[in-house]
Amino acid sequence: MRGVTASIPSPAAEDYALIAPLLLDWYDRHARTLPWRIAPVAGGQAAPADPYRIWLSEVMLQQTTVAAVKPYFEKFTSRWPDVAALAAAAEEDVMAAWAGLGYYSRARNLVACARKVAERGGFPATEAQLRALPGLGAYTAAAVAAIAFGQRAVVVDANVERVVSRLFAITQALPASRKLIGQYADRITPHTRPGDFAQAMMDLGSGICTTRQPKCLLCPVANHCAARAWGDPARYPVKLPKKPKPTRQGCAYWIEQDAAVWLVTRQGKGMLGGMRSLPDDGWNAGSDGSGQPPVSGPWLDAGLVRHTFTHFALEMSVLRFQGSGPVAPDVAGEWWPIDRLEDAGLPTLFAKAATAAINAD
DNA sequence: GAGCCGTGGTT
DNA sequence: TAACCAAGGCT
Repeated sequence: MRGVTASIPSPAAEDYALIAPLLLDWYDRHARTLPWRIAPVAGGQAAPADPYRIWLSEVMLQQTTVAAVKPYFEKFTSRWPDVAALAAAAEEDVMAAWAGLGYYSRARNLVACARKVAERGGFPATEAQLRALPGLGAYTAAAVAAIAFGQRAVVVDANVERVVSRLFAITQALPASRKLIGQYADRITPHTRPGDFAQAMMDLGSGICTTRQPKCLLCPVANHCAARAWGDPARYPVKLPKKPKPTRQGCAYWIEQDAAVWLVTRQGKGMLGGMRSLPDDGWNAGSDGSGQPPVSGPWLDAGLVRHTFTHFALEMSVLRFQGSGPVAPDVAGEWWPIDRLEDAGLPTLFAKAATAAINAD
């Protein structure tokens, strides 16, 4: 195995050490104010980072924008102020509170992680121990170790991938370039203020070194950027073309009785697992047509809901039960009062479907 | 490595 | 507006 040094070309070694001080100085002047960042205390002494809040924010921020996370972070920290409170929560309450944020395995893992952490009396302080907790992969373990515990860890998210790809003009395409990006990120990560450095890189990627039209004139490390020196920094990081998404069709069923609607809870770890939803047909119509309605009709077509998931698009017809007399759906579920439907924690797809059903004639 | 897993904002 | 993409993890 060839050494790391031999696989990394040009920029002079002394240049690596210049990046962090410039970035930290910029961060001291331009850091975003975010709910999970430490507010300076009046006495001039910074409050210690709360690992619970750092962990919670990092999990919420996985593949999710800051703007989307903020209200959820406020809701969660108000309702469950510390890890012990979250560990004691009913899982279905946490799932419902997570509704709308997406990637629901995060919420399942959040509860599992909170319970393990509460059991051992607090968060572990090393990257390796954090990495062993459910829902903490390479990125989140490194981020929590650096930000909450001041450990030197190499924090690489999509922002860092973009910044590093440009700083060193990496021509290899993602995701194969991740190994090389990690090596460069390691070289520029300082031993002092590693948490601030990680957040500085992410703030830079979010606000300056953006995917399209990067603001190089405002960048504190523009003079060290190989992509800028060569022109056209926006061509980095190089990415492989994406596969097209198929479109699936399906139905959801709105069954209403006595001002309540029949909701099911989706089982397993798959799509929307653990979340309440309307009964549906499995969205395989057009391929095997296997889904059967939970009640025999008649049904009113309440409209078509279009929703795009990560790897497919869905066109889902909403069918509203039109029969009279007592109804007994043949799928497990619960009658949910329609005037409290917001509390059910429906994922966005089914929230759309509910709106369509309620508004239908 | 590659597929699966949500959603809303931006361009 | 359609496409792209975001503080990724798990299998």
